[in-house]
Amino acid sequence: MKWDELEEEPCSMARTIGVIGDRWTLLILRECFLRTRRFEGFQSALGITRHLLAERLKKLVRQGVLRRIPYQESPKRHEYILTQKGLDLYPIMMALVHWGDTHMVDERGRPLLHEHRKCGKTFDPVMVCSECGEPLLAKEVHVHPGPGARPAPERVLLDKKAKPKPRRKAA
Amino acid sequence: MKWDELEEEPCSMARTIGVIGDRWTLLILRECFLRTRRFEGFQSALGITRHLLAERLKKLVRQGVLRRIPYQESPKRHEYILTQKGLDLYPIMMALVHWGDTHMVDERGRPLLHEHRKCGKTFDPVMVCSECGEPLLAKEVHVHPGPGARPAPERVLLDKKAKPKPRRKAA
DNA sequence: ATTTGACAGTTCATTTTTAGAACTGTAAGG
DNA sequence: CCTTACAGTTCTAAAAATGAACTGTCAAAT
Repeated sequence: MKWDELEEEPCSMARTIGVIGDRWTLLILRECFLRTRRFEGFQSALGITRHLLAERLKKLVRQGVLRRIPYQESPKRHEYILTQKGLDLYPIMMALVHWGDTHMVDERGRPLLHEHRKCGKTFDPVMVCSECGEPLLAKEVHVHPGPGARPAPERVLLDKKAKPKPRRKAA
Repeated sequence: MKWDELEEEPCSMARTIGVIGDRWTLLILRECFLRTRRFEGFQSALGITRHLLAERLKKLVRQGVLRRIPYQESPKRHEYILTQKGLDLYPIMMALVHWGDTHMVDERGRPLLHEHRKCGKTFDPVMVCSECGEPLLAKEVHVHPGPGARPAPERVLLDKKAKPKPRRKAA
């Protein structure tokens, strides 16, 4: 499967993965949320090759996750700023951090703590139901096809079963 | 940067990305949450090459995200089941789906709807503060170093600024 | 007036990953 | 026996990432 096919899939998760589902893109986005805005900033913070960085930034701009805004004329220079679409990735970032905090820390403890300005406390992010406010558990959620589903409802991604797929040589 | 270096970073997000931060791993995990358990199931659902599938499953087992459990003797066959560590990835999955639902749907609407068994309603996942229950906004969260931080607190990942890094040839 | 350095990329050769397809092996079913 | 299901492994070709150097504009320092 190629990257762009992913974005065509009738599955919101596959489409999201098509946009941000690779390690460098995710790390670049982390930097964005840590207020990095410029090419050199990303490069030195991450150690990513400039080649890839340029490519990933271009893609994020194309996807509307970042906006490229001039911050000086001559030589023309730009900053990369999160759009609303980009800011909306925040729950994903927090979910990633929280899983790492829970399952990937060493004896020293968490590398970062998060403080919620509203209540002033160090917190963990919790995923709740928009309707009843209860924390979400996988077991308590049922999935069913929505208006954008494809005909066969049980298969949301590629259905390679449709292919003849001879598994031993026919000769 | 190599994959395994990522897991050593003093950053929970980097460590998480080291485990699940590639497109196929994420899609495999989606299948797990959709109750796929067997090699052929993953392969035909995703169209992933068997080679990569085998490798990714092995890695997920090694990381403790999946458990490989025999479901028949002779020939010995195994299923891949989410561990608690794996189940804890659920908020990440939901966050990915929700972003796609918000920003990547076409005119037809969402491919899937989620129903919360507890309240019986179709819902969206919302990230809230564990302390006050308010929805989290990036602007309202402040980050500061925790016990597992490295000396220089403002740089959480690789600090390539330390290198001499001559940018034009010295000759 | 020339050199140096910051910044934001681009180019290119090498290495690593991934894709695609076929092959192995066990066992059941017709 | 022959075919099929299942769970991999092996191999080659194609695609992507790495590493390092190169381009170009301009400001400040020498």
